[in-house]
Amino acid sequence: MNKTIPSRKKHSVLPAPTIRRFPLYLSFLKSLKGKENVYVSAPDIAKTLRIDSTQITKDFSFIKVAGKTKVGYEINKLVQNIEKFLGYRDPKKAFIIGIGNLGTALIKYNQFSQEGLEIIAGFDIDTEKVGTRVISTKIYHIKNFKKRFNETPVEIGIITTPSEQAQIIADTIIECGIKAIWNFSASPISAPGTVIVENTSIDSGLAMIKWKLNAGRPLIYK
Amino acid sequence: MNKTIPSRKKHSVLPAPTIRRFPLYLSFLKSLKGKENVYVSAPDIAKTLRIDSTQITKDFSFIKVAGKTKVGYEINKLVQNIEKFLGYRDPKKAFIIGIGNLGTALIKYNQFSQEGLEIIAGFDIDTEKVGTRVISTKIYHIKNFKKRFNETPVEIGIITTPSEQAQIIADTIIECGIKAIWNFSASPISAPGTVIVENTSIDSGLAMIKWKLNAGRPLIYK
DNA sequence: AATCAATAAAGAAATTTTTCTTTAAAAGAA
DNA sequence: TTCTTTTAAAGAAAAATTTCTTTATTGATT
Ligand SMILES: NC(=O)c1ccc[n+]([C@@H]2O[C@H](COP(=O)([O-])OP(=O)(O)OC[C@H]3O[C@@H](n4cnc5c(N)ncnc54)[C@H](O)[C@@H]3O)[C@@H](O)[C@H]2O)c1
Ligand SMILES: NC(=O)c1ccc[n+]([C@@H]2O[C@H](COP(=O)([O-])OP(=O)(O)OC[C@H]3O[C@@H](n4cnc5c(N)ncnc54)[C@H](O)[C@@H]3O)[C@@H](O)[C@H]2O)c1
Repeated sequence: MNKTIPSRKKHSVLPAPTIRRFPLYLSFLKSLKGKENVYVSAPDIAKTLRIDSTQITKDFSFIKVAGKTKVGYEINKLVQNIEKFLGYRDPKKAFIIGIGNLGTALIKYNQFSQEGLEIIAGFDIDTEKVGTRVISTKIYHIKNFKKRFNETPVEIGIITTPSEQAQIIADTIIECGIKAIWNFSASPISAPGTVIVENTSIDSGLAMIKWKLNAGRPLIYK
Repeated sequence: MNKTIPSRKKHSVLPAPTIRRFPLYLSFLKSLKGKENVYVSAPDIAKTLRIDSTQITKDFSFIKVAGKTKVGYEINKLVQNIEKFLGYRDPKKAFIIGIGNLGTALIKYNQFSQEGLEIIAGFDIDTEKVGTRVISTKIYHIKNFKKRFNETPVEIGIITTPSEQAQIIADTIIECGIKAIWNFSASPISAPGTVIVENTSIDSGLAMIKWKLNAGRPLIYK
């Protein structure tokens, strides 16, 4: 007896895959700008994006945008709703730690500001980098993270240090009170349940490609 | 009548999420190097990676590596097997198109060579970039792609151009005979079923973080 | 006006993936 | 030795996600 109650706390009503698809829809919808069409149908989107059309209508239904039978969805309204959902007009501030190849690329990526992400400072351990700027973003020494954080609290910490440092950095910034961590290192980091963690593993993408390339010619293990 | 046969062609015996987890395991296992332990148990890995331990044993069973009851898995053997599975000793050549912020970062990423990916040339439309090198990688004009490809065929094409160009580039390199496309642009690209496509959407990661940050305070749509 | 065709929407079914449960093995302790 | 505990492994169950099916609406066509 004392069986656990079968229904557990759902993290959300929205499937995570749905959330991850929204930026893709948005990108496609924006590519339709300039075209004369006012409406776009789910089957049309499905064709280019290679996503099942009923999946698309389902995803759209989550953000309460209704389509018109025989016509489709109003492009502008769809764009507006998705942007609203993704919080494009609700900017979040971020610090980025590790100003190497990837860190620099992320700071320079000019799309983030339109997506509601503001990288307001960078941190590194390399004294050659400390004091410089990437575009307009100042780079500070990692030892000054806490001080800077207290002066200007941010919600998101982006980690682009080598994998070996990622967990230590994470622990440090969690202690400072960061709310969310976007980790690009190959090592997934662990954090208390109260901290939001998103691991973006580029290497996982490579693993997938290489596996597909070799599929049909299975490797033998011994 | 004439109902479709219920069982459809399975793409593989390995779940895609499993494949994507292997690089994470590998990263964790390598962080154990230098430690005196020879074995590591699934519950131990589970603790740091926050992945269910039975999931881990299942994933490992796919690559035919057996653990020892009460002891765990031999770290070295595990590393070897995963690397073998991921084809680290089976390098694939790649061209990268779009030598901007991200393209440059990818070329400079020194881990890829150890993971069995060789980016042997870059392509751009910007004449300022054509003729330069990123580290030792030569940058050619995109119009010379076919020529270069015929001279030195590669299996993978990495797309890091702006989203608007991604599909056109994809069409071009597919026509040349590329086998797999790794697309980093925000627009998922479509390709014939014979071409392997992996869309790595960094923006999807941001969408997830921002949504989680706002969860509990649901946005109202009107 | 009647019919046809395309589509959204809702729900059912199938599939995939994760989590839970049970079993057995084996190391270490008593 | 015997008992306890930890763990892998296999299978069952549950949960999540995708795909299929049906229905109804509506614009276009005859
Ligand atoms: N560059 C890529 O394309 C790419 C691809 C896949 C994964 N990654 C991952 O992204 C991360 C960064 O890769 P990269 O190529 O930009 O590496 P990089 O070596 O170019 O940059 C790492 C930066 O972190 C800094 N750093 C090191 N320790 C630090 C610390 N304790 N505090 C603050 N800063 C510190 C270094 O000084 C350096 O500037 C790595 O974990 C890598 O695995 C990168
Ligand atoms: N930089 C990032 O951190 C980041 C983050 C998320 C997504 N992305 C995506 O990655 C892609 C690249 O981003 P970026 O910041 O490196 O952009 P970027 O503007 O720095 O680089 C794009 C490069 O592509 C080249 N290019 C344009 N059209 C071309 C064509 N037809 N043929 C060949 N080359 C062409 C440009 O000359 C430029 O060098 C974009 O699609 C972007 O959405 C980048």
